[in-house]
Amino acid sequence: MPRPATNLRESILDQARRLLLAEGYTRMSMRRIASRVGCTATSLYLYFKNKNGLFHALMDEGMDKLFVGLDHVLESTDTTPQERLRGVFRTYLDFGLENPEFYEVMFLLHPRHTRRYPPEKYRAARNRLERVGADIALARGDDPDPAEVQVLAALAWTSLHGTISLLVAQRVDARLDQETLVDRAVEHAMALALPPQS
Amino acid sequence: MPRPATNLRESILDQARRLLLAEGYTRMSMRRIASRVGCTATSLYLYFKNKNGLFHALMDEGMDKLFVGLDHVLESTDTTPQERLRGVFRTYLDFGLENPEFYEVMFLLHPRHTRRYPPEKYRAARNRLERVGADIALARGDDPDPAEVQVLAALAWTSLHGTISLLVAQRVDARLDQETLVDRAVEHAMALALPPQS
DNA sequence: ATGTTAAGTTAACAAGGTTAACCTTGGTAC
DNA sequence: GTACCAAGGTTAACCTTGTTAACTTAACAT
Repeated sequence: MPRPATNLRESILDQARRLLLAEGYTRMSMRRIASRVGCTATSLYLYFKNKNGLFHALMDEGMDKLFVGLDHVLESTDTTPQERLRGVFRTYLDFGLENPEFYEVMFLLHPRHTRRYPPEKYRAARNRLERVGADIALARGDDPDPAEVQVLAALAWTSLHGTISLLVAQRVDARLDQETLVDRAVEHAMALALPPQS
Repeated sequence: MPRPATNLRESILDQARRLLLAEGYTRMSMRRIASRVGCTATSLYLYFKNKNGLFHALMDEGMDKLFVGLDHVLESTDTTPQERLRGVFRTYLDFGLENPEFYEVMFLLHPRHTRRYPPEKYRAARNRLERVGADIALARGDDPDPAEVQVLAALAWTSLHGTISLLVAQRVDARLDQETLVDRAVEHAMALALPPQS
């Protein structure tokens, strides 16, 4: 039945997102998406270059969602640098834990598995990291050697990323309270923003 | 040509390992392994239950290699807790960075992708983490509340894991010096073993 | 010679991504 | 009103996966 055009693209994205979140990248197959949408697999190729293209569209969504949350904190002016840092750290952790499948494909997967996400999109991420670095420098109050600031921001990131990663991959001892670990991870990252010890 | 039995199992493991390290899990296909070994794909099933079984055999190798390195440091007696901690942290980082594909499948991948690795194997890993916790407690010198020690060890792990993970996934800004980041990651983890501030 | 079994192979299936070729409707030009 | 044409699909097919069932062949024991 040609010519329905009931915004098929959106339906595809909807069902693809559901499958991705529920069952992961490999089980999000073109045929299964199509079946749920109510069309054939080849139709997906009318709207997306291939499975990777479709996936990148979903990744854009995830990035946007994350950035909106981060920017909301970073751009608040009636806050101290410490408050902003704590806020972005927690926002980042929450995003990863609440959208594990998105997080996984955005930051966890080797570029080998899903073809490389356009580097310019990662520039936007790097930009947020620089703003985190700026707040770290503010919080520490010492001279901001740019290279050192970059390292500190990266360290904060690796710390949060590691926490999300191990929790998402279910590698961490189940007896360990997840909330405690998350709280402490924030504090451990915050330690990077402490004024350098005498 | 039946009955060669030239230790086919070892040849399979060799070629599988090469493919895994060079091209990743999905591109390590049964047929490609077989082709390099010089047999048919179905022969692999004589030695391994399926692709996942073959993969788990490789994973055992990786685990052993990592544990040998960690134990070498953990069991040294002529060292301080601080020295041992710094040693295990660096050993762990080096292992991850030198065997990225192994590390990826061992700790990075969601159990969804490769069928679950036997939990008892992870018990061995947890055991090492407990010994790290013990050294952290020693280094801090304060009363060792077991739950707190577990959290501290987990935090150290997440921190190192995050560093490896982002470097392996090539997510970190290329302009940032990798060695510096690794060194600082060790120090950041070591901060967890500092005596609690007054 | 006769089994028996270990160690392979061939052929096939289902599921995956992807492409080429084909319909089928709706609107426009004359 | 008829001819065209392109948007929006579909069908059929190809190739690569993991995996299984059925068959073959070589070596050894009796």
